[in-house]
Amino acid sequence: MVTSLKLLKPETLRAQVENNLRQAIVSGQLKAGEKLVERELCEMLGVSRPSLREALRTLEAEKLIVIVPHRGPEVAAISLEDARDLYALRGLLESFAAHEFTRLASDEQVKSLGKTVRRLREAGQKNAQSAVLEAKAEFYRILLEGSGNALVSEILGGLLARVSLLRATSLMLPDRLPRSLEEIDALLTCIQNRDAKGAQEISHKHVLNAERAALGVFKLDPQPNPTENQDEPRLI
Amino acid sequence: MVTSLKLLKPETLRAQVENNLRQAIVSGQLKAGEKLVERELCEMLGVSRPSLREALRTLEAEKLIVIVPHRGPEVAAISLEDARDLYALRGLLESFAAHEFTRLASDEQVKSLGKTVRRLREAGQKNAQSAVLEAKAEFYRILLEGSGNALVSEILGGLLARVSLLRATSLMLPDRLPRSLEEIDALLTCIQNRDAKGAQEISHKHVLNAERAALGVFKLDPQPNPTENQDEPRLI
DNA sequence: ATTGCAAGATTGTCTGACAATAGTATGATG
DNA sequence: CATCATACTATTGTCAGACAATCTTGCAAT
Repeated sequence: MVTSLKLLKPETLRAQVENNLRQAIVSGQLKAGEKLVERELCEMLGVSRPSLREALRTLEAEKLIVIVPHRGPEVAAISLEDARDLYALRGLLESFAAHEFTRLASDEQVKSLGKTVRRLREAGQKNAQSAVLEAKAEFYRILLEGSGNALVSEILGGLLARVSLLRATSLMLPDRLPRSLEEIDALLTCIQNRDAKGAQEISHKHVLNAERAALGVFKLDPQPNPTENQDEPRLI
Repeated sequence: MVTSLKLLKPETLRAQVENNLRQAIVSGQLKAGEKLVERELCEMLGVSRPSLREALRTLEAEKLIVIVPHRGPEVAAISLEDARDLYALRGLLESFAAHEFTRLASDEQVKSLGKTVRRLREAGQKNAQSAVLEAKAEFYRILLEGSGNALVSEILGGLLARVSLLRATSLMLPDRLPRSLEEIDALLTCIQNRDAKGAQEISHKHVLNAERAALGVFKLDPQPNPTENQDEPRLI
């Protein structure tokens, strides 16, 4: 039996570090705001400082971490304004992608999307968290792939990674899941009918609803907002 | 006379390298497709390899350079599809920014924009290349600042940097400049009338026209496209 | 002309070191 | 006791040098 991981993934070491850290961040293993110390990370990952630092620079450019000179890196935290901007842009791009997918995707791709939606629905009804996330990732993969604009995929992918930073403050989908599934169903119907405008609209609304659900948590959250002074009493 | 560059910009050394290279790329000093050799860059910039490599990783993440493992970095080149994707996204974002600016900008910001447009027009009539570029940069700065979405600014800024990679193949604006100025004038009028929808539309058309002007050059360009085999005769 | 191989060049990575800066603890003072 | 200044420590920023892995190139042989 030939099972050589290295041969299957001839990635450079630095890239592996990058992927490990990115995964750790978007999965919430490294929490937003957490301080990262180079030497600790080196030990954990078993690499030298130069390799680690290169990986950190990449993640910094992706806005997943913030590096303040002479103070070191920490996992990026998202302020309320950031989150609003993020969802506004996501709504714009995601609805564009939906529009273009409806217009351009092959029948096979549409069918494939339908299959994934079914999987998503089943996982949702069973409340299988990880299965839901997996299916949702697949859903996006197909949608973006079929939208015919690699650049939008790239940017939107980065945005979704950043959105996952919010999960640190909001566990998301408590009871929003059923409604989310309904919306995705409606979106799929539009796509199958090749109604691009409709798909765009639904997709946009979908993001707006997700935003409301995610940003609701902010009001209860004692996270200090540096740009807003704390003079006024909080509404807790 | 006190002229200490270092004190005025207490940037970290790596950041300076980053800025230098970025500037060299977007200004066309380093041409698209050009191969970059680490040791040469180190000598030119007077820094060590680790610092340089960190800077390169950042630029790679910004898609201004491409680094193939074991083959080294080179200035990114833009394919026809890339350019189309780029302009599609730029149209989407720029028109969004125009819409939001019209909706949200203060009267002062609108006035400031008007002043910059006037400067732009004068520079254009005198055919003062660098003055045009400068005024255009200022125009975008004001527009993005006033659109109230820092994230869109960030992304669109990155896109504009990438668009400048096209100037390697197209010198842009030979006779397009007058029409471009007309469009910007029309945009300004919409903004002053607080007609958000109109501003969005004009802005979108503006980008589409810019795309046509820029992509026209592609058809004459003998740049080989790796993803498209060259079997079929070219339309020269 | 094509293939195969060897030499050279370049990148990927590590180690170790040192200066500069930020954070922290200590002590002095009112 | 609280506050401020100082010294110390930890961490980052940067460098030099080294070596293995890999790519490219030129040459030789078929």
